[in-house]
Amino acid sequence: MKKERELYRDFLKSKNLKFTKPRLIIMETVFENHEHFNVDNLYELIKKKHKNVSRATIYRTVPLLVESGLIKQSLRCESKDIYEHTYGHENHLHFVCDNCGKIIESGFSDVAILIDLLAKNENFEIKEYNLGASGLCKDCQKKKDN
Amino acid sequence: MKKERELYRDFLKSKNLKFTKPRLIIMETVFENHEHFNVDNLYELIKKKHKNVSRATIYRTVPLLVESGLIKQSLRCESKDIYEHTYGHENHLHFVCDNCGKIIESGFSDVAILIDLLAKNENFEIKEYNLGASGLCKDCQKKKDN
DNA sequence: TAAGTAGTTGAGATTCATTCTCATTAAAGT
DNA sequence: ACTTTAATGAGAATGAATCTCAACTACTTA
Ligand SMILES: [Mn+2]
Ligand SMILES: [Mn+2]
Ligand SMILES: [Zn+2]
Ligand SMILES: [Zn+2]
Repeated sequence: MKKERELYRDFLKSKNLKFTKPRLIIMETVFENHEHFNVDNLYELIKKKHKNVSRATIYRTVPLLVESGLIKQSLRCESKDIYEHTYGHENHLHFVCDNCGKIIESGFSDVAILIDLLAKNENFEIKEYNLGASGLCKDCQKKKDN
Repeated sequence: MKKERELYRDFLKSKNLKFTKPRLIIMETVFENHEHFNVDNLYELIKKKHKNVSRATIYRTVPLLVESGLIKQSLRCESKDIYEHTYGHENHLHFVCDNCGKIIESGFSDVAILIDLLAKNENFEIKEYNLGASGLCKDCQKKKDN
């Protein structure tokens, strides 16, 4: 969290943006949490800490965290954008269960190598991977068998 | 288009849904078009043919086309869901340019094999792949170099 | 550390894709 | 044709995300 804070501060400075209290609260809350999250989750987590930040400010700050490279928008569930940490986290892909909504993470393994190759063929410069699949998790497969 | 129509009709029948004129117009328009599309595109294409179908009906019908396996929701651009044909089309992945919005398609190659392996490790049963990356297309890389 | 400057905040209004409601219409079977 | 049941169009409603603006605060400079 120390390092994230430095990066964030430097990022803000480089953009002539101010390191304000709400921005700090949001950033801290984001990194205290270790799950995928959406703006609403974040709002609730902040309230639970008896801090107060408006939804508007969260909506304004999350894109800054994304631009700084600390988090990324990784999924979309129930019509809401879902974010997750990127700083200090390996790339991974998501298996999302259509039935129960569970999100299973799995390492990239060699997938990235292949994708890089395909991208090179198209002269495309990849900034961010977006890999996953939907289907049925282990538990929900059983349920369907009944 | 003949085959799509059969499948669609059978699908509807299997669900005790009616094969109505609006549903036919929508399906035909979807398969006359060969680009990624959203509900608004579709609405305009239908109007251009001097047919008339309400947006509400399009919003109701697109999920039927998805459920029938003829199309899938494959991307989200400018806050809108983007669809594409699946019937008669190979799986492929999308490289989306952050700068100009261009969408480049590329064959799966062996990516699916690797992903299947990862899924098997998690006992996850894949119904649909969702693979891609964002970054800069060839042209936009040049622009940035200036 | 006071004053100046420029970016930031909260509250609520606004936008816009998508979904819903409901009275009317149309498909399919008999 | 008659009956049943689902579908349609129009417009209202929903809800995530964005915007507006007056009040506020972080940083700079003297
Ligand atoms: Mn994740
Ligand atoms: Mn495609
Ligand atoms: Zn599940
Ligand atoms: Zn481009």
